[in-house]
Amino acid sequence: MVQPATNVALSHSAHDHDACIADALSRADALCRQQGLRLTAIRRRVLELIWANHQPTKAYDLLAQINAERGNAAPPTVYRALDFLLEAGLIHKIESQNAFIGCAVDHERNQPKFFICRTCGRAAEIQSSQIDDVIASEAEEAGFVVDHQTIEVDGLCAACAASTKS
Amino acid sequence: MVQPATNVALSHSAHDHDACIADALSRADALCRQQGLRLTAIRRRVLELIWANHQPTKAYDLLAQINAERGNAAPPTVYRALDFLLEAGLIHKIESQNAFIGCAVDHERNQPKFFICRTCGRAAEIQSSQIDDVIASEAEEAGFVVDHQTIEVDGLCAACAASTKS
DNA sequence: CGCGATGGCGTTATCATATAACATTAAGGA
DNA sequence: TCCTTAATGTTATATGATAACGCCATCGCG
Repeated sequence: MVQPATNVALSHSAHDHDACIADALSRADALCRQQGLRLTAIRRRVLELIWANHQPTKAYDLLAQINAERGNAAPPTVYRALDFLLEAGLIHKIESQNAFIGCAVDHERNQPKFFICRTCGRAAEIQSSQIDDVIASEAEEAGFVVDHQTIEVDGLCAACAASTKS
Repeated sequence: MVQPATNVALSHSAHDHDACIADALSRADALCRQQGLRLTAIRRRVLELIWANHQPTKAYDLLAQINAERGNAAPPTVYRALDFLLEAGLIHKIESQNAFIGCAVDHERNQPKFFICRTCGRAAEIQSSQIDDVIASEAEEAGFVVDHQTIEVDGLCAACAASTKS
């Protein structure tokens, strides 16, 4: 399930992809410096690959990409990096796909949530706190203490819906 | 990861567990009859085991339970039954656990959503349409066409929160 | 500066989750 | 009855994740 290399080129809204990756990395550098975390070479490279793929990316695809450049990584290498990045809040796991994606959002008052397009495969992280509010009030009512949320909405993104419609 | 046999006994709110299973099965029978679906012996047994376990249940645990009684099932046997039951809407998959749980709810106007207790392991399916409404309006705004939702809220259920508090 | 503790990584093995592919059997309609 | 189709059996394998152990780099401390 390696993503075709052309996916980046298929980007719906043209954006400066290199800059977007660089930006994510510099945010990661800053966050780790600030928190006393060590963004080692492998961790940084895994994060970079995730951003470069621009889609939810599977652990074994990352492993293959790492091995293409260094040739000697085993699954724990990648999973440990992923665990670190998850812990640091730099990436999220898309549970419905067993895949990982860079975090694009500030989560001080929001839990991660995604709109995932079944056609182009992109996962857009959305920031609405409305959803969190409603869940919080439902939970309150049930006496349930919320710890973590998994919210993944599958469907068709605007661009893909438009090009399907014709 | 086989669940201990005592879990059923640990049920928070005492309820007639046998009746609850029987009820689920008769609803399944009715639905399949009505829709022209075949609830075969294996499919029915898998559904029954899922209800009997009373918690999100893993495919390989079901396989072990099946094999304990018939001794000759391989993974596809269970996965095919699960696929059928998912398709029919008789069970849901808890993505964050790779586990399956009986559907307790009418989904005409709701997508499945769960409160999952990290202490007792129970997953309560909740029926609020508020959450769906908010997601629908967020999606609308983004031009995203919703197909399916995965909503899993982890935390502490009321009973476990109470007994932890002390 | 050197030393020791800790955390990160390499390596091997294995467990856990899920599906492909093809053979066989059972159910239901013509 | 026979034929078609759907369901199941069976074998093999793909895919996702972790356990366990040893080595080595980094960093705080004397």
